[in-house]
Amino acid sequence: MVGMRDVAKAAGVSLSTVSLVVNGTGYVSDDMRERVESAMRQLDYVPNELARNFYHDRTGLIGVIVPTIIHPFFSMLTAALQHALAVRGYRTLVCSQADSETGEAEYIDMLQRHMMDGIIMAAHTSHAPGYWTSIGRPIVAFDRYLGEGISSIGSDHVQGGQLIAEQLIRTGARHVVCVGGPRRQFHDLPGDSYSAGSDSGNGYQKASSTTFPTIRYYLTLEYELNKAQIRHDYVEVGEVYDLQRYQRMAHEIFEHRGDIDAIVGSDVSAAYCIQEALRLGIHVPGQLQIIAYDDSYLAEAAGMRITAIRQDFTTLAQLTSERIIREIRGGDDDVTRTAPAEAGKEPSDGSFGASADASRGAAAHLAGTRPLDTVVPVRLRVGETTRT
Amino acid sequence: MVGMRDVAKAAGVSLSTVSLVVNGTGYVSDDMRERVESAMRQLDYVPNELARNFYHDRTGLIGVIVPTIIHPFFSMLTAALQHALAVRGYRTLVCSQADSETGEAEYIDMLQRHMMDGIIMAAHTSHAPGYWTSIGRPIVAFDRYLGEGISSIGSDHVQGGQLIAEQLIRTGARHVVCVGGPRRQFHDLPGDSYSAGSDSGNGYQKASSTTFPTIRYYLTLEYELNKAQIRHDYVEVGEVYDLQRYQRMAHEIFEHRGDIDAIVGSDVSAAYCIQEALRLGIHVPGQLQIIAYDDSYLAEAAGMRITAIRQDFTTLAQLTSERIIREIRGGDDDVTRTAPAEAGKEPSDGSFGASADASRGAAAHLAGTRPLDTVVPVRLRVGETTRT
DNA sequence: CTGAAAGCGCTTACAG
DNA sequence: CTGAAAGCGCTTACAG
Repeated sequence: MVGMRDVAKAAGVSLSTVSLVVNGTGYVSDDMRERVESAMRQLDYVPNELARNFYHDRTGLIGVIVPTIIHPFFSMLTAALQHALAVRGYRTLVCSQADSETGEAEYIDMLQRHMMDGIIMAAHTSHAPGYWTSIGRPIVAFDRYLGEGISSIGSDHVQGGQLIAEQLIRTGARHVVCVGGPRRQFHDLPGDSYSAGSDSGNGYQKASSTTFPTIRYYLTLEYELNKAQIRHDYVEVGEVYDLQRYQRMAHEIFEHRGDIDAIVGSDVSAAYCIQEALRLGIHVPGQLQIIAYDDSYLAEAAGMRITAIRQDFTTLAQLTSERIIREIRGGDDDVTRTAPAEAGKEPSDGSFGASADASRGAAAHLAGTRPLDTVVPVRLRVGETTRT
Repeated sequence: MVGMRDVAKAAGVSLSTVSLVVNGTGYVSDDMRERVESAMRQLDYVPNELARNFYHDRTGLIGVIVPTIIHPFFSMLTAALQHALAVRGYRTLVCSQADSETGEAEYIDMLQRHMMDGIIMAAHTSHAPGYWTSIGRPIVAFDRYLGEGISSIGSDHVQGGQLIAEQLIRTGARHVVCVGGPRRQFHDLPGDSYSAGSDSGNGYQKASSTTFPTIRYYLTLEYELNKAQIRHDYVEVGEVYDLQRYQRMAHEIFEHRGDIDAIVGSDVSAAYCIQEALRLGIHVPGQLQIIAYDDSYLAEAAGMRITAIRQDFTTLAQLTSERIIREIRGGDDDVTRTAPAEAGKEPSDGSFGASADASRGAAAHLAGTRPLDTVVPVRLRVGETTRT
């Protein structure tokens, strides 16, 4: 391998001169530069980034932890993040939870070992918030709460819930099924406790604090449906890894709940529900409306173009990238981190492209759920699966 | 940052002893080990992988170049590769062509600069094969031919074409439309020329050699359909980046070719065609059969469960990973590379899970197309979009 | 503006 | 079995 030393020798200059030329830092006389450059060309010299990174104690790598890259929501998120990070000079390491035996711990370990500069955490975690806070290296949470001092960014789920509720109420829905993750995921984790909330009135124990902000969309939707006296059920599907379970879920919904006239769920759920409805000859949207929550490309490619809450991947990725890079640049201390929000009190700062989530957060039905630091507006994209 | 030096000092031993303990290499007395380990614990020492990698001149990173990670085929491929690489101790760098201004050159540059140990190339390239051969660092081609000395792995497209042909012929198809990439992509690139092939008999200029082995599936399918005297057309869609174009394509197919009774294309194409057929009230599979080529999860989640050629992602990823790692371990010279296949002559070696692609390659309709070094069998998974 | 020297944190022959 | 020393390829104060 040809190194700087060889170039220096060939050009008859010192190591530092070569370095200056390569990096374009400081002044080098044209003559010197010319000599060095021609030597580089002659020797086919390529700087070894590994050495440079070693010196600077950086890798230029940011890990993105997702449950699995196969799920369309996460594949779009990862793509958007990858793009936003690339624009800012960082490369993306795919960290699929499905491929780590020890769960996210493995990736945190890599972070500690300086195999990457920071981590964007977009997967579910079984660790208590205290764990994340104690890591002391750059971490940003995507759409979840990871503990004090760790920034969190995501869509405005309260707005999402409201948009869906409006659509359903306006079109006269009578019995809505919400499909989502295990409800208990939304709840308290050990080591994280704030003032306890009361019963949600739906038979679900509402947690005092949650690591999973998505719950705010269900809670909002349910709150609005209750107000409008529209019946609603919640159906759990398993983890996102197992796409086949969605299919079974769709089958069971129609088997056991013949009288429903609206389904709300992730775009994967929605796609399978459409397939099943078509199979059963149920008319969509005449007899049944379907609304997808994520709006990945799957919402477009399913049996019909699905009406969907469009999460703004571009903005989300942009804000998340900027945030993690700020943490990396800022060093390891908490200087750049957002001040931890106090329990029950909504932070009034964290608002980039922030919508009114924060102000609305005070509503009673959201009591005890934790708003994200930074929240990005969503919008309803109308497809073929809802009535006007 | 606490380093080995600190640990050594705290434990009252030398640097090398600490290194031995950390790496578990060589003999260290229990007493010493104990002292070092307790010091490590006390100081919360975490080895700096960056330094270690620097010394060993490796990154542990393998770049996977795909057009875009959003396309279900590539998201499944990437996930499978990521898994297979992780199992073997390597991490995956997403290299999305869509996010590189300079195309793959940017990633090759990173490879040269030792920012990754190797590259798996699964995207289309505009470079002549000579370019790839000259790079002199570990590269493996997925489903394309990149020039002499560069291993290529992919599915057995000849078998794929035959399976589809059999299905269509058996069920009495009369007019088949194949949807695929720009046909001219399949053809010769500058700097790569072998004995010229003749006209395919379909009005398409058949190239003497191709960088895009997928053509073998179209050629085989068309050959078989010709033999059975079944009419067939080829419809081009644009690049895979633009998923919206698939929708337009589907629309146009039905608009202009009312009498078709079978469509063959990637699962994205197939999904959109189903959507359009449902919209138009065309009965699938009664009036129209649809067969997808990739069989990503989209084939399951589309309007109907699509009959599809299942590419064996697990095996493909396994073989590709093993191959690239072998190149990396073997060093930079050609020792570990497969011998370049001579023009017109089929290699008889490269067969891991290889099917009969190679032997079939001699068939006249494939003349001039280039078989992959290693080929993995496919199978037809029957869904709801074909007749029995 | 250019060069000699020290150092990034670790590993590895090489003496003891 | 343990320690002192050199070195991986580059960068960066620091003298000239």
